Amino acid sequence: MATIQDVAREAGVSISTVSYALSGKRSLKAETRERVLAAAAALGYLPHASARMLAANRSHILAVTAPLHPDTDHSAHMVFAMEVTKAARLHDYDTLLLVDTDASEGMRRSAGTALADGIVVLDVDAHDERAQLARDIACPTVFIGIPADTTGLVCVDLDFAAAARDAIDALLVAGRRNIGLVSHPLETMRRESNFPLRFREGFVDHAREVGLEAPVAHPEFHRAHEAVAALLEAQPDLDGLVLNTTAEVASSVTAALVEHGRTVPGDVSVIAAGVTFSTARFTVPFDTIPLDASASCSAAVDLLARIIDDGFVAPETTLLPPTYITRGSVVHATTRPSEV
Amino acid sequence: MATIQDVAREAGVSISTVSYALSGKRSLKAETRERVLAAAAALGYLPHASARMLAANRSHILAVTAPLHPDTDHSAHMVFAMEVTKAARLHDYDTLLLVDTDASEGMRRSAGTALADGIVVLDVDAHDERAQLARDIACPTVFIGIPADTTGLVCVDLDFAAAARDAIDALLVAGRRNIGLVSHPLETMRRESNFPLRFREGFVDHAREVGLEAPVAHPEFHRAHEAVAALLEAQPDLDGLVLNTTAEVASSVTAALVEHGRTVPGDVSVIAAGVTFSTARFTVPFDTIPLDASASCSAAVDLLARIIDDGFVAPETTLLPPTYITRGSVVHATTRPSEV
DNA sequence: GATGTCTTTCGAAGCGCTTCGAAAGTGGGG
DNA sequence: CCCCACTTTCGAAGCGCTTCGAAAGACATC
Repeated sequence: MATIQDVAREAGVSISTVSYALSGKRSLKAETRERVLAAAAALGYLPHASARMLAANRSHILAVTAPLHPDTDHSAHMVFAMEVTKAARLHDYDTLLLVDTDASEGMRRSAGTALADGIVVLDVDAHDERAQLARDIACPTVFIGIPADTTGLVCVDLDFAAAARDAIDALLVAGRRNIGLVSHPLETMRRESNFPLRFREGFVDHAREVGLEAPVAHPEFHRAHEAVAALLEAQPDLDGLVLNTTAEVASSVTAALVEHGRTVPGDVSVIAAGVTFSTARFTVPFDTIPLDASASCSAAVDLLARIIDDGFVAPETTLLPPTYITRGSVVHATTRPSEV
Repeated sequence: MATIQDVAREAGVSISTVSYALSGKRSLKAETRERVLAAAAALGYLPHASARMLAANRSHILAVTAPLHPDTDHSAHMVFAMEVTKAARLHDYDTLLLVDTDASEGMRRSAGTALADGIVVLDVDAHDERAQLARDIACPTVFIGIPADTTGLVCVDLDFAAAARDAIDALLVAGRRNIGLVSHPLETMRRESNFPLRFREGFVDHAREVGLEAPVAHPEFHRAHEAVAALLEAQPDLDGLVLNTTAEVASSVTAALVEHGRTVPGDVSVIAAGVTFSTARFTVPFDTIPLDASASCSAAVDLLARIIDDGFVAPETTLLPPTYITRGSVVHATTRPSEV
C-alpha cells in the first residue's frame, strides 16, 4: 500500500503538501496540486484509514444500532439499515452494524473507543434503554423513532399522528364516516414499539375530534380475516379502513373484506398509512401514506452529520410531514358500485 | 476519554506495562497486572480504536458487502448481515455494512484504506464482479455463495446440490416417484444468483440418475397457483414436490394444490429445501432442509478469522452438509388418505 | 565475587496521517 | 535597494497505541 510518503516522493513535495493537496484545507499553487493528484492517482494512493482517524480525531464511521425483538420485521429493518448506510455515504461516512444484544453494549463500545463519530438508533421503543445510554455517552446520537422521554436527545420520525389524521380526513372527504383501524399485534404494542402507539393515538384522538366512533383491531400475524370480522362486528356499516399493520395482514385485507361481502374500494375504501411496504402489487393497490425509510434515514443522517461536523444543536424532535400517494382504493361513497 | 497514559499514571507503571497487562502478550507479575486492571476499570478506560488500529495494523473490522438487486429478498439479506455481525463479534470484530452501488467500490475502499481486516461477500452471483475484485485486492475475503470461477477465492455455502438430492431421496423413500420442483423466478435465474442454479442442477441431475422425469417450474413473485398448474400439466400423477422458492410462493403452495384437488401430504408430499424461511406457521408445515444463515455465516466468519489471525490457507470451497427437519409434510405413498 | 539465567519492567521507535507555525520565495511601494 | 505583505511550501510535533530491545533486579552456579 502506497503511503503519503510515497506520494510526496513521487510528486517531489513534502508530505504536508500532499495532505493539503488532497484535503484542500490550504491553498496551493494549482500546478503543485495537480502534480500531487497525478502522483496519488499513479500510485493508486488511498489514505490509511486508522492513521487518518487518529490524526484527525474523526473516524468517518457511524454506528447503527438495530436490536432484534421477536416481532422485528427483518425486511423493514434491513431497509432502514441500508438507507442509513446510503445516506451516510453521501456525507462520506461508513456504517458499523450493531445488532442483537450488542445494540447497547456496542453503542457504548463504539462511542468509548472513538470508533464511531456518531450513532443512529433504529427500532426505538417508548422506554428504550438506549435513550439513557445516549445521554450518558458523549457521542452525537440520532434516534429514528421517538421514545417517551426525549429530554436531551435528537429524534427524527414520520409524524404518525398526522398520518393518522390525514388518513381519516381523506376518508371523510370521500364521504366515509364509519372508519376502522387495523393496527399491529398487541405484542408489538405491549413492547411499546413507539410508532404503532403514536399512530393509534393519533387515529383515536382525531376520530373523537371529528365525532367518529372508530374501532381498532390488533390482529396477530397473518390474521387479517379475524381483524376484519372484529371491525365489522363493531361497525357493521364499515365504509372506510385505515391500515397501520404488517405487510402480511394488509395483503390479505381485500380478500377478507370480499369474503364478508364487501367490495374494495366501493363498499369499503382503504388507506395504508405509516407502512414501509408498497401496496402496488396488491389485488387492489391501496392509497398509501408511506413511512418512507429513505426520507427518515436521510433526515436523520443529515442531522447527525451537521451535529458532528458543525456542532449544530438540533431540536429534540423532528417530525417529518406525511405525504399521500393515490392508488385508487378510496372512492367517494356516492359512487359505490354496490349501491347500483 | 481516559488514555493509556492515564492508566499508567494511576497504576504507577509505564504505558508499555499497561499495554501488556491488557493484551496479555507478555507475562507480568500478577500483582502488577491486577493493579493495572484495577486502574483501567476505575478510569473506565477503553483503548482508542484508531490508535490501536494504527499501531497494531489491525482494525478488528470486517466489511460485509450486500448489493441490492431488484429481486433481492430484504428479509433474508438482513438475516445474513446480522448473522455475520453476530459471528464476527465472537471473534472481536465489528462489521461495516456496504450496500447498494457501494458493494464493490466500498470493498475496494475498505481494503485499500486498511479500514477492514477482512471482507464477507453476500448474495453472490455466478459471474459476480466481486470475485475478480477479491483477487485483485490484498485483503482476506470469504464468499457466502459460490461464483462460477472460484480460482483463488474462499467460498462457503450450503451444499445445495446435496440438499436437492436429499429432498428427492426423502420423497423416494416415501414411495414418491412423480416429483416436481418449484424453483425461483426466471429473472433470478437469469441474473445467475448462484444457489437456485446449483439447486436446480442438483435436482435435475439426481432425478436423471435415479430415472425420474422431474419437471421444474419457475413462478414469478406470488404465482404459486400457476406453478402448481404447470407441474400438474407436465406430471398429472405428481405425488412429490420440492420447493426451492420464495416464502410467498411456498406459503401458497398448499392452497394451490388443494384447489387442484390434491391433499398435502397424502396426495402430494412436500419438502422445502435450501430456503431461509420457516414453514412452521404454514397451514401444513413442510419438512425442511434449511439454508441456515447462522450456520453459513458462522462458518464463513470462523474461516475468515483464521485466515486473518493465523494466515490459514483455506480451501476454495467449503460446502456445508444439509440437515433434514421433519414436520410431517412427507408421508408414505401407501398411506394416502385420498386412495381410501 | 564474577558470570549467567530468569523474571519483570521500562524507554523509545514508529504506525501514517493532520495541522500549526514558520521559512522561503515573490513582487509592489516607498 | 529595502521593507512589508502575500503566496507557497516545508518541518516537526503529536494523535494513542503496540512492540522490540534492553535495563534492572533476583538468584543460583561456578
